[in-house]
Amino acid sequence: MEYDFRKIEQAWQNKWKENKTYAVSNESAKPKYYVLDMFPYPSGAGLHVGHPLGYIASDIYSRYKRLKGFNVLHPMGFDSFGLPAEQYALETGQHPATTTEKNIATFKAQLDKIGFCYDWEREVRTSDPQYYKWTQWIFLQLFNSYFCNTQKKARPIADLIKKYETKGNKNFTAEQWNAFTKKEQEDILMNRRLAFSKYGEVNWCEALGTVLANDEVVNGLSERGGHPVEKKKMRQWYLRITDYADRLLEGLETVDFSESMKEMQRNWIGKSEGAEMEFGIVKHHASDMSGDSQLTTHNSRLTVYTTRPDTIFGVDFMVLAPEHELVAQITTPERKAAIDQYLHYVKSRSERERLAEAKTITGCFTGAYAINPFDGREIPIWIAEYVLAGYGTGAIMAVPCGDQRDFAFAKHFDIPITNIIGGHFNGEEANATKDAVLENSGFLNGLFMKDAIGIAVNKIEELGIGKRKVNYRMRDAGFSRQRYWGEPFPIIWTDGVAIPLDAEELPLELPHVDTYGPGPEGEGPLANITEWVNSPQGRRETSTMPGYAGSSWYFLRYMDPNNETTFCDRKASHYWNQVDLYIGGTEHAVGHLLYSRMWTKVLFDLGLIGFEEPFKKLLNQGMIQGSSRFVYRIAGTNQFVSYGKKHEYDVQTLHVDVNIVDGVELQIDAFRKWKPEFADAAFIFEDGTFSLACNTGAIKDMKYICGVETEKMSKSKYNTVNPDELCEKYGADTFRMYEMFLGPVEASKPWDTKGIEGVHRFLRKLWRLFNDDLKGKVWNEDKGSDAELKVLHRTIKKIEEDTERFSFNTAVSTFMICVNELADMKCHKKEVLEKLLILLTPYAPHIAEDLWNQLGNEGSVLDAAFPTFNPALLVELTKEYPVSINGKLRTSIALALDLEQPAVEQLVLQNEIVQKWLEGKAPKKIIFVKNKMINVVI
RNA sequence: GCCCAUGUGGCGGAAUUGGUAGACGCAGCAGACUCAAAAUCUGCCGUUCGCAAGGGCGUGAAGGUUCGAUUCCUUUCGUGGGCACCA
Repeated sequence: MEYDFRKIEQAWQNKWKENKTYAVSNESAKPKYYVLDMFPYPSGAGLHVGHPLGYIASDIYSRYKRLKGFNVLHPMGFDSFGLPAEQYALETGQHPATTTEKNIATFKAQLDKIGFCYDWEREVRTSDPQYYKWTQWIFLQLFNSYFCNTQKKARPIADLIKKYETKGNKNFTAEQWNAFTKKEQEDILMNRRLAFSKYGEVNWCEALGTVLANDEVVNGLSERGGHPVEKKKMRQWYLRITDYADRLLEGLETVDFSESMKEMQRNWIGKSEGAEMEFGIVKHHASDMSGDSQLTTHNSRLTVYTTRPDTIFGVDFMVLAPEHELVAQITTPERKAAIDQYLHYVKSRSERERLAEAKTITGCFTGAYAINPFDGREIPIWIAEYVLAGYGTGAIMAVPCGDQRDFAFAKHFDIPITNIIGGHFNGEEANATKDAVLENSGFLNGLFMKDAIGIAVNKIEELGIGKRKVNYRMRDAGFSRQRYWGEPFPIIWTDGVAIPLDAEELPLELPHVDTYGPGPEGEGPLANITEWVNSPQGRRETSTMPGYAGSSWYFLRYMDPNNETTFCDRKASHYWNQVDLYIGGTEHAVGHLLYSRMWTKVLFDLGLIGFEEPFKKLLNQGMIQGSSRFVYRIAGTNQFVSYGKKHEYDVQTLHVDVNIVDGVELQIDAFRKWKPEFADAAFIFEDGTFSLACNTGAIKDMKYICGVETEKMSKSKYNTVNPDELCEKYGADTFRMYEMFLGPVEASKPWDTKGIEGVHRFLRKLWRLFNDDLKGKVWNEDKGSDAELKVLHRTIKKIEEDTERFSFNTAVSTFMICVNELADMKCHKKEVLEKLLILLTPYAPHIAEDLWNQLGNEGSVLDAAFPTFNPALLVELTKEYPVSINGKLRTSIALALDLEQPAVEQLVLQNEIVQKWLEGKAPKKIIFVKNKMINVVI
């Protein structure tokens, strides 16, 4: 009986479905374990071999945990709202719901072929009204909450209203509040809501007709499509994620994410601690006769933000952002023309140019001076575009000896530089050290900069000219998209006030539209449907929520997917709790992961769930790149020259389908069939021989070698490999194990189908331990020998360790070694093989189930218990040998003889170098280790 | 520029805590079986000296710590990723 993987896999996949083998219950006495994949966006292109990498890893781990006695939740769903479906609708007129439905069906069929253990009963789709009903509901929770700065948590906005009604706040009394109009009250509340609306500068992309989030903009271009992006003022919804900045940072300490992932999030949040301080401003007016200048003190004060208040005596100039409100007030008449010219120049420059020419130094002196409060020095105030209006106070104090940008600016405009760090400053470049001893620094002289920071801030606070201040780089998250295919906002605008829908009115379903094109004045397509927009209560919000809305909480819905009365029953979320293992790519490091962490914290604050970090452990799978193949066509001909000979000709390099290349050797016939234009292609082979167009035979020994390059996997580069085809050709089990065998899950690597044969051979070899191709069944019920049990238990130990540490590639190797050894020993014993099958189940579930049943077992191997490793079988003996050391007799040497490596023995010694064994067996080499351990080679 | 990874045969990679470097697989070479092919099996497979036994050198490079370093430290180079006027 041969290994007929097609039959086996089909049969078992059907059986799993019929028996609901993977159904998961919320009621179980077992401990729980929650394994989650980042759910996919169901694109029209289907899966390529890169997608399943993480899914296979999570599937292996889920099955492993189930064998280990856990009740495992391992669901799958679809992030089905999003731009591509809408772009496609725009082009073809097909409703996104239709194409999405179709794409999901394709994805599910592809996923099922690989044999994943998903409980499809728990599937979620973000575009399903029964799902987005709760996305809208959570949005309303955000809308109806504020961040309490004393308790550092979200609270119902009703609490805040009550406080205003009874106590007022620092800006108004309770009486004043109660006298405000509804609109005035709502405007004040809007400033506190966690989901709020305001006019803001947004990233407007003309080409896409929509607003993009910061992380969707790369270098001034849209991430998708690479269209130019500009600033535009619009009423937008935002999430007040900045209020959670500190807790998002603190939470990172409690989760098991990779260091680089945490670093990326910290970087994005960009917390910096420093001080805000005020400076007085003076203007000099050229006087008419004496030539002396006349001094005017200005009323306004200049507030700057700095992280280095210790460098206050090194401030040689101030820089305001060109947009800074003080610019107009402080500019002297003499400088007005120059400043206006500079402002005009800045305005003419797009975001892109500013970023592209970041190194170019520009700026303009305002004519005004700030006064250093400690030594009374007059400090010229400049404006320059390198200072950003949106960060800190939009104004900085420049310390050229300590900051490279300030240094470059000072050099460029010939501003004299004060050195406050003595020998640490070489006059050639700035030195941002904190270790220098301060000089020329008044009351800070002689102090280490590190110590001076605190002392300076204290002094500043004492004098009432500034205070400690923490700044964040992160901005509140834009939450509106001028798009159709997203969740509609459950909001109606009445007299400029946003009125939320009642929970009973949810879901607010997406209405049908005739066109997916943008609405008037930058609004989304929904604005075109007047009958929908104009409800009796007022005008509906026409923008929709961004892609990350639905994905910010989907892990909760899996726990209780069909609940119609709440987003997730408290009992279910209490049972399943945090996601124990979350697997996905690094591309969501700052977007999805930050948003879902925030939502979780809000839901926790409001008492709706019992934990505030969604993901306990995050495992980042690497990207699988494509390995492209190239052929070289001699320009103007239909002749192709092999890689080694291409330099002798003038050639065009063409991508060739990687699937018709064996390693690097082109399959000539397949190539001729690939595209009609190549049907009569002629070849010059690697050895220089030549093949005529018509000659397809007799080229056995002549090889056409292709060029190779690693690129992103994409259809247009003909380097995609379809998992369906591999499953068809080698089987899902081979495919799964090969993907794992390729290397560590976390590593990015190019796909290469070549090695898959090796894994396939291994599974066939395994099969032959049970069945002979001719004789049929060969397994027997004999007792396993010591040697065989030793092989088995070494494998148990290794597989358990490898799986626990997600080292799936070495686990596959372990299986290969085990099967090779058992085959060498001609071991066909049920006692040994049965255990091996249990170990193998997570990796190759189909063949394991089949052989398990062949051994006479009923039901699924998943319900078997993971075998226990018996250490006694590995360590054969522990004895004490007397040993002669430097001629003297020593005893008490414990010898742990590990039969895995009979040539090597590890010893634990008490003293110096061992020379000889007393019992005549002289070791070849003895390596002594500090009173501890040595290696002995016999 | 800053931050984080990472560098091992022809290739993917292993070496888990500082202890036989190159497991396992691919490719390659030689052989067995076969009329032949496929399948399967056996041996070789970092480099160098040697008939061999055996030795020298080898984990990007240079130093250091250690009895011992792919592993730890310093410097440096290459590759990949993230951030990029954030004061």
